[in-house]
Amino acid sequence: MPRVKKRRSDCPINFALEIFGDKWSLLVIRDLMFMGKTTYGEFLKGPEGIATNILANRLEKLETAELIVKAPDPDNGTRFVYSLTERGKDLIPVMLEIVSWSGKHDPKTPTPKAMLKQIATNRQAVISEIRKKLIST
Amino acid sequence: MPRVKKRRSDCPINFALEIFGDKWSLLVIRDLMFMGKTTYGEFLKGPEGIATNILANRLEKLETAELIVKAPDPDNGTRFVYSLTERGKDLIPVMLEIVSWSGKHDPKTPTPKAMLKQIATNRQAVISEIRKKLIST
DNA sequence: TGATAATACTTGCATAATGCAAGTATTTAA
DNA sequence: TTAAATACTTGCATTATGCAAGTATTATCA
Repeated sequence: MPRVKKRRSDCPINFALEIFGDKWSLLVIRDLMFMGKTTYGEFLKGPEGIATNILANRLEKLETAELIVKAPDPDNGTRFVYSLTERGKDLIPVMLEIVSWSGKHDPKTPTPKAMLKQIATNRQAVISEIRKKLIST
Repeated sequence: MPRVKKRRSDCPINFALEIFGDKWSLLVIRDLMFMGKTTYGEFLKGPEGIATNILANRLEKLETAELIVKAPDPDNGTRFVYSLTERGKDLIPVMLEIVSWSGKHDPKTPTPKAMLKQIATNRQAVISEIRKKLIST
């Protein structure tokens, strides 16, 4: 029996969708990328209220896709620390474009105008800045 | 009874996910944006094989979100023509970043290296070019 | 050393989303 | 007036998601 699901197509949009094309995966990426969250418990506390089984499932899928890695927390044996891989960090531009789009089209966006302007006019600097802040893995 | 689903949060990533955070919506956007497709039948023929009910549902959702508009085909009374709104076209940068990411991380990507380089080094020109080719709505 | 807490899950079951095959509605063309 | 073209809708099976409760492992504290 084939243990890996056959991909629907080789289209690059589809490739991405098969990895993070759902309502939750990018929220975990967001928490790692922008919110400084690194643990299961922290992801769980997010405002969207992800269910525990869904979170566990997404963490596993994202790890399988090598967007994140899991490691024991050296300071706390009951805990694991998740972090973005290089592949995961390479999603920074995608995430920023989404933030820009929502910033433009959601009247209730909490993103400050100044930040949106920064992203628009200083893309590379913003990307580098975010990358720099992420611990290396 | 509330007829609109309450949003999970005001986070810009979440805002976007609630609109196109599924396995199909961005494929319809892709078809409109890059493939020159405009009709139900054309979307249906895509390599991923979307089901007819799912396609109908997504077209409706995307129209409700004002990413696309539906209009009768002036040349063929049995047909409707879908097109991207300005809001939909504003997803070009998001889509291009996804194409770039997949181009870098999918060994089987069909995107030519030259195109990936164009997107990376000539972003604005590529975006303008794609926008120009899309019929106005 | 044994009990409690902290953390990260897993499980069972209900509801919702998706997938598949077939059917319907409207307009056009013969 | 029938048939074709196009865009759906419907019914039902399968899969994904949501919710509440339970388990497993390590740490802490009496």
